[in-house]
Amino acid sequence: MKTKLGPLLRAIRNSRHLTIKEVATKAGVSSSLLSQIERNRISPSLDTLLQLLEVYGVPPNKFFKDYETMTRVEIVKRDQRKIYQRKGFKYETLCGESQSKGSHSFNAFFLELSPGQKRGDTDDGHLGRELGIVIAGSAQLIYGGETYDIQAGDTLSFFSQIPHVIKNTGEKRFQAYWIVTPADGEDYFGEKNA
Amino acid sequence: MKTKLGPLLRAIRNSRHLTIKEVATKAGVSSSLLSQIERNRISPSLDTLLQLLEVYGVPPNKFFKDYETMTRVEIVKRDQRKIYQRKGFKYETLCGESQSKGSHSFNAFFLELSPGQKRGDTDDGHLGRELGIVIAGSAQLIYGGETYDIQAGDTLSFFSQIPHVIKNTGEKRFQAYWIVTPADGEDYFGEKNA
DNA sequence: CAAAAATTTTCACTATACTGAAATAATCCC
DNA sequence: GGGATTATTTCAGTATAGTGAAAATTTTTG
Repeated sequence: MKTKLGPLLRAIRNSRHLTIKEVATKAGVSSSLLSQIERNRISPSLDTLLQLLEVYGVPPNKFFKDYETMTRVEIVKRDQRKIYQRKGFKYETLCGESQSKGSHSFNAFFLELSPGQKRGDTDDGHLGRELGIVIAGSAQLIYGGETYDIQAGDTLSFFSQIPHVIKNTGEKRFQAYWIVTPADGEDYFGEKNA
Repeated sequence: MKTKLGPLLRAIRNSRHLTIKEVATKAGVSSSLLSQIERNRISPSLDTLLQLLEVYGVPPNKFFKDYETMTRVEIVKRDQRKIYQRKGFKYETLCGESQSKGSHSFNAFFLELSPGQKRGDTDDGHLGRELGIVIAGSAQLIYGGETYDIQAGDTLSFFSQIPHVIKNTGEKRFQAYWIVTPADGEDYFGEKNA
C-alpha cells in the first residue's frame, strides 16, 4: 500500500488503446483487480505486475528505470540554483538532473492563485511532467500523500500523473510560472501530444 | 507464486554479511517473511521487494535487468550452433547471447553420470552460472519446476542458484563438459570467487 | 436526446502475503 | 564435545491482494 505506479500503468494501457478487460484477460487477472491497481487502491503483487508488463511488452528494468525518475519530487531552493553563462545570456538552472534528462521536455504558462485558492486535482489525465517556478507568495504542494512547503524563489517539478494539489496558504496572492510537458517518443507512449 | 527470485535475494544478503533479522528490521518486515521469500515459498509484494532492494542499495531497474537474464534457460541444439573461424581455429558457439553477455564468465570441468544417476541439488549455495555440453548419452534437466530433455550434442546454461537437477534417463553413460562461473565484480556481490 | 452497448467501478467473498511467537537448526566458545 | 548464543524456520492467526458478479458510469448510436 505504498507504491503509486497505478497512473503510469493506466497511461501505458491508454496509449495502446486497450480496455481493462482485454489487458486483464491477456494477463490472466480479473478486471476488477486491474481497475483497483490503476487507481492505487491496491498495491499489485510482483507476479501481477510482471504479467501486466509482459502484456504491454515493457521490460521490467525499463519500467523501473522510469518509475525511479517518476516517483522523485525535486525541490530546488532559490539559493541552490546553479548559475551559468551561455551566448551572452545568464542562466539559472531550475530543474535538477532527475527531471531534465529522460524522455520529457517542457512547455510553459503563467499561474496565479488568490489566498486559499488551490489548483490541481487527483487525476487530471494529463501525462507528462509539470514544472512550477514561484514568483510571489507561498503555498503547499501535496504530492503522492506527502506535503511540501514552497515559497517565492523555489522551483518544483514532478510527474503530473501522480495525484497532486497546490494550495495558496499565505495572505498575498501566489504567482508562478508553470511548465507542462507532453509525452514524447522516448517513452512507452505511441502518440505525441496526446 | 510464480517468481523465483528468492535465491538471488539470499545471495545478495549473504554477500553483505547481513542476517535475516537485520535486513527484515531495516526493511520494516518480519524475519519470517524474508525467510519464506528467500526460499520461494512466498512471492513478495512489490512494496516488500522494493523495501528490500533499498536496504541492499540495489536500484530496482538493475535488479530486474539481472533477473531477466537469470530466469532465462537457453538450450542450444546441436544443429543450431553458430560456426565461425578465428585465427585459424574453428569455433562453434555453445552459449547464446543471454548467457554470454553480462557479469558472469565461465570455468569448466568434465562430468559423467551412470544410467539413473543424478546430479545437482535444490540449493547447493554456489553462485553464478553453469554451462553443460553433452558429449554422450541423454538426460533430463529439471530447472525451476520445468523439465527439459537433453541429449548428445546439446548445450544448456542456467543460473546455478535456481534449484536444478540433472538425471541420466538413458541406457548408456552420460558424458558432458560442465562449466561453472564464479561471481565477479560486475554484479552485486563484493567478494570474488566466494 | 434517449436507448443500447461497452467500459469501468463497487461489493461480498476467497486466496495468499505478512506477522509474532515458539521450535528448530546452526554457530560460537571454553 | 557440550552448553550457550545466535540465526533460521515453522505455525497459527491477521491483513490485504485477487475474484466474480452486479451496479454505475461512460460511450455509442439511431
